Amino acid sequence: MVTRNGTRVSFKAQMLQAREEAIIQTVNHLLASKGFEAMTVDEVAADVGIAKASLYKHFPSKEDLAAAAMVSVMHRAQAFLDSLPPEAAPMDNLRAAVAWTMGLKLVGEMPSLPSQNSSLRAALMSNSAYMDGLIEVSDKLGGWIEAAQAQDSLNPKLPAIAVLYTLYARACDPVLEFLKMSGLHTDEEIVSLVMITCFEGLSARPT
Amino acid sequence: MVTRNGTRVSFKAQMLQAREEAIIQTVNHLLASKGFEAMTVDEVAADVGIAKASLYKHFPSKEDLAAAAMVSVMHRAQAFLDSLPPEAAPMDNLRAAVAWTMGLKLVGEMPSLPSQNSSLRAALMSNSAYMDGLIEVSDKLGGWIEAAQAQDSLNPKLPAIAVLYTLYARACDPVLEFLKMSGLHTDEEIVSLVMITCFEGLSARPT
DNA sequence: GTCTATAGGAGGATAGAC
DNA sequence: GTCTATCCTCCTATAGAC
Repeated sequence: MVTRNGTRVSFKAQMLQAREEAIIQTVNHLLASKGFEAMTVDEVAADVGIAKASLYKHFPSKEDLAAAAMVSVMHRAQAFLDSLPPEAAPMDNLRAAVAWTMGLKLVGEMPSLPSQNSSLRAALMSNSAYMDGLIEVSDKLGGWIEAAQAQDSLNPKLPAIAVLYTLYARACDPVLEFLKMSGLHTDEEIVSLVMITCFEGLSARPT
Repeated sequence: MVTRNGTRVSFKAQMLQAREEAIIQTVNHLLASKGFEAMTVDEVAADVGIAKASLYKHFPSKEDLAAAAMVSVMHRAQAFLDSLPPEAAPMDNLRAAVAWTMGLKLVGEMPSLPSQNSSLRAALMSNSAYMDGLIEVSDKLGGWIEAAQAQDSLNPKLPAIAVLYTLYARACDPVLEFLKMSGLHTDEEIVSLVMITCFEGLSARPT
């Protein structure tokens, strides 16, 4: 709807977008802390500070709510990967990607998507914004993986797809939470430990 | 209740135990395939072939049902670890433990316990059979970890607790499922790939 | 101990006023 | 677009007969 006062419309649109971003951030934290199934829409509404019915004016279902949060994180991931210097060593970029994921987990902003079959998975698979992001991220990581294997900094015997899955799996690695719960290490130490076990493995390496 | 016919009581007790084991096995598979939240008691009853109310005569709640399955798996794990030769190299025992876990996952018998807070976690924490098993397994693995580090076959710079958590995390590693879904590898190859990434890491090692 | 039938409650989604 | 109040489905758990 166009009115004579364009500013007013723009302002309203901004308010709307700001509210939706607040909703997405709340959903993001809830998804990270308790997961999709345990998160209730009542809870989201309470945390955002609006009525449940108002939520449903913005997002048609709980799945769409969660999908919006997942897309938001996916876009942040894409932005981070795009910010990495193109001339950097592919192995360094892969390490940076894992470290970024760990950082997101430590601040409670990495939504844990259910690896088991769930209504959320179906919603994500038919969400083109999410799938496009996922494919772009996978292509970028896949390129670095093959480049790193070509220059023998990444184990060339591993299928690239297995490496990719292993990297993705860091996003739902429970080791981080366990180590944080133990309270024995700083966040930096935890990231370092997970990075070492991921890239160097558990076995001792000849010095 | 003691009757004159001891055989009859024993037979009834055996039937009871057999039924409970059937229930536990069903719960085990359901926990592995869909997780605690998604599993419904109706479903369990239907798969076992008895009425839901009968289930509740055996187990007082859904949490107890799942806990019984978890205890069962824990006992199988203890039995496997006990079967390993005491004179074997500690590193070999650790590898065997991880391989055993992978095998259980591949046949769909590794229940996925929610890493997030859930009513099941509380039930398990106050289940002494489960906790005792967990502590005994952790002690055994912990001993092997320290021994392997002492003889420099396991990276001595890693805290033992971080290694232990990393091993436990293999039980809910989604890489296995992803690789299996891709259909590109046999079960043996998948186990091999996960073992390599776990113990050798992603980085290339000098030959 | 097994069944059928149902209570009880949580949670996703909607109606309708403003 | 926001609210209050409500619907409706699903699921855990139990009552009560046999």
